[in-house]
Amino acid sequence: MDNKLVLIDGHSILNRAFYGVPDLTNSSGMHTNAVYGFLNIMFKILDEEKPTHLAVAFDVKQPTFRHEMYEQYKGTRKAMPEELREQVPLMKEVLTAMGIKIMELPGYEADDVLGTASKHAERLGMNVSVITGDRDLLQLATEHILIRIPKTKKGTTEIENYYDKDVKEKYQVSPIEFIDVKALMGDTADNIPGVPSVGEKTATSLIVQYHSVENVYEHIEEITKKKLKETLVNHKELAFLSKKLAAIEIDSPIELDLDDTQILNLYTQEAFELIKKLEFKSMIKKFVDHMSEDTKTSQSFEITPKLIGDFDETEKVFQKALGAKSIGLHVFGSADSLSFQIAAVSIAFSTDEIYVIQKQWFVTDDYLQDKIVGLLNSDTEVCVIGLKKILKYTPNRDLDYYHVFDCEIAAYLINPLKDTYHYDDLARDYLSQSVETRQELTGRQTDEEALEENTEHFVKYAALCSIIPLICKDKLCETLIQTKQKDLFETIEMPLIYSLDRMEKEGILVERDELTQYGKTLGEKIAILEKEIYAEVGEEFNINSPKQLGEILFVKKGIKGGKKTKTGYSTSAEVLEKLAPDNPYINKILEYRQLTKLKSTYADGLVNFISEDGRIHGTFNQTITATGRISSTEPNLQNIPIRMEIGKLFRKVFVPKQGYQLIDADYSQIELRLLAHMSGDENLIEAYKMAQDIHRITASKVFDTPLDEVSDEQRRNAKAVNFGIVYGISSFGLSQDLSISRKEANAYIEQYFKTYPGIKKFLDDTVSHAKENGYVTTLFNRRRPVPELSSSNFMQRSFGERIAMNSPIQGTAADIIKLAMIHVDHELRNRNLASRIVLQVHDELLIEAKEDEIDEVTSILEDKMKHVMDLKVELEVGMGVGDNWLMAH
DNA sequence: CACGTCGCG
DNA sequence: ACACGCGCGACGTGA
Repeated sequence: MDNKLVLIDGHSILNRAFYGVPDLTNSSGMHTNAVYGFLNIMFKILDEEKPTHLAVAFDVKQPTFRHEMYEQYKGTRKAMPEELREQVPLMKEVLTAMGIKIMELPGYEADDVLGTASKHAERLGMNVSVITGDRDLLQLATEHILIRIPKTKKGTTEIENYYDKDVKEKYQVSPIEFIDVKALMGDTADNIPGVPSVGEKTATSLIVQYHSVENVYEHIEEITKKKLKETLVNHKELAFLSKKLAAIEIDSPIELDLDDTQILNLYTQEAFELIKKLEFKSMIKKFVDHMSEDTKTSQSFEITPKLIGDFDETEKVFQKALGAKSIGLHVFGSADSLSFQIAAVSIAFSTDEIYVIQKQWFVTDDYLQDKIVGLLNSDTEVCVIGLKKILKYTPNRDLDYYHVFDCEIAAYLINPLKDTYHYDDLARDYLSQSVETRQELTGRQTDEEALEENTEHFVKYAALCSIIPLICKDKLCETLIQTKQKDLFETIEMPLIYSLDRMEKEGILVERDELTQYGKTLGEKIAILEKEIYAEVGEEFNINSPKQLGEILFVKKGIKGGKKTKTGYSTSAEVLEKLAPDNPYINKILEYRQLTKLKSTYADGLVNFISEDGRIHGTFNQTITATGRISSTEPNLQNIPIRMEIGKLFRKVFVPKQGYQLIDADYSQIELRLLAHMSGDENLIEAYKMAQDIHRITASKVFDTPLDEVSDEQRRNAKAVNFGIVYGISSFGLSQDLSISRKEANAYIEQYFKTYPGIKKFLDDTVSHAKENGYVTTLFNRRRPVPELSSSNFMQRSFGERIAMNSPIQGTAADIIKLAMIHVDHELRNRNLASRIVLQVHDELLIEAKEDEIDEVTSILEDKMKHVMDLKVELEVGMGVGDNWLMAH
């Protein structure tokens, strides 16, 4: 049989997807999770089955025939949440765009349409799959009609499959008899009354014996249970009505022209545009991969970039740029800490005048670098996307913020939740234009390759990179002003780009040999542990595979206390530690974990990033985090071990160069201090004024114990509560942290709020402000939207509340250290000192300080970090000097 | 490519 | 009855 039809129960699957996929919204706030989940399920089925025909059935809004029949039983159907309702038309739009047949029949439910269509197709000799979340449809199963019920089990979708024999196996009755079981037992969700007090068990056994409702009544006298017999007799009418309700129609008058449902091209331009609008990243990729070259090209605004490389012409363009009010700029090529190579420079004056300048002949790297630096220092406003990348082409040139507008940074401030701010994102969000992405134009080619081999597309891509920032700038600027973030943009984020760039170029010196040696030592220890573990477990397996480890521990060894996680047993340290007392080798597994982590991530991992200058030049990203923090990648220098003895050693390989020392300066409890300031809570402020151990004071107040009698445990608990408050407290979270009951945790929290009533008020106010406005802000007006707050899902909403409580604090701390970094960086250079910032770790700065500058640098750090702004409590800075990072900290 | 795990603030 | 601490990035596994 060649033809295969897949039928999807539209509302049912959309509904499943809605509850199975966490709340997603695109940047314009449209809820998209159900559509996303639906498409995922659909693509999965299509991949798996490769059907020739496809259709989706929906109910029609108006009351249906079967509905009217049981009007009197209505009322149990739950109202559809608004977030889901708005996705229904969207879903249909997407399906239509993909050329997928939507079947709806006024007066009939989707069930009936599916029933009729599947039987019809079966008669024509097709195999049919019906995708639904509704078990009622099992009555349709036959040898050729497969009923498939996707289950979103903790994240992954598994599909239950039922042919007629499977129904019989699981429910003891045939699909046809399934209707009769349903009729007797009823179904509140489906408004089928059934016979009162007859449940699944009774109904099934009756039908197993008699095969149909009719036959049950023909043999009613044989029923021995008096009560049951009586009920059945009394509700005979109800039973037959229920059967009518339970039976799906298989001959509704739908016109099923199979040609309509044939799958042609799902990956249409129209669908692509929609998917882009919905911002389904993984599907955009799917589309790009599927769409053939000629259909890819979408309508975009007209540009006619000019490729030049002639020296005189190039010179003229740069001259003109220096005289222009605003230009768009982008630089292409490759750059690392050692050298750079420019392939081309793109300059936009207007949509009608864009130049792509190719490096060649007299237009050299050095020439272009000079010109770029000149522009960045000029009175011309230079609009770019991603300034820090451009600065990589200007090594050894000390630049500072002047007349530059980085659209990426602006767009990040406007909505920090997005994951990319490429030109196509900006065009879509701020110009409502759909432009071809880099992927579409040049694929995975490097700038050099694309320019060489794919010139026409490269020029277009390059032009977009300069024209889009130029024309986005006004809109972005306006939005920054509207959201009161212009100051933040100008005084913190833009200057910060230069400081981060300098820090990246500076890099940090790492002792390669030490690191390698440590890696070797770890390797030896790991090998020993590995053998010991195999011996004690009695089997060789991959200890690094949670799957295999879980299998060994919880199945083979039969240890109790397993479960958790969507894919199997949890083997997290938290779980394993609980098992350790009874199973000594568990400790070895934990140690093995720890050591392999250290070896792979830090020993082997870091060595790979050491450049020829012996230093690591990581990347500090400014547009990743939701709260305003900086993040660190390739490698991540913000998670070098410190807490555990064994890991600490890695800090020893971070060293100063000859004649220098490392100075480490970190804010002490900056978030809690900010909470004191922002909430204005008199008691917490007072506590800080005592300039004592804040956790001890809190313990003393919360547990009503004299300060010097506070026990270690009390202090520890108070500390945990302090942390918890900053994270957006929940009794559950705190109870986990302290291994106490939820009740006790709750008591702590209440006591805490009694002690610091201002904090409770502040947190409550913050959450209600967030619910009203949809976002929270920091002291510097940095903004974070919290779409989770409008979710109808309790968990999502609670998450939103914790975000609302935490983000202003974490974000303000981020603002402050960013400002401190800028000030320290400027001061060091203004005083012509040789010392430089080399790392930032959220509340900590690491400076490589020249030995004879140490005192001066220390006082600069202290001064600049403390006095970023006036707060109701002092900011305290802890400082240390040493000849490695561990000693300095 | 997603997931589990774990390193940091 | 039950979800659950906030913010990141890298690694190994396994589909």
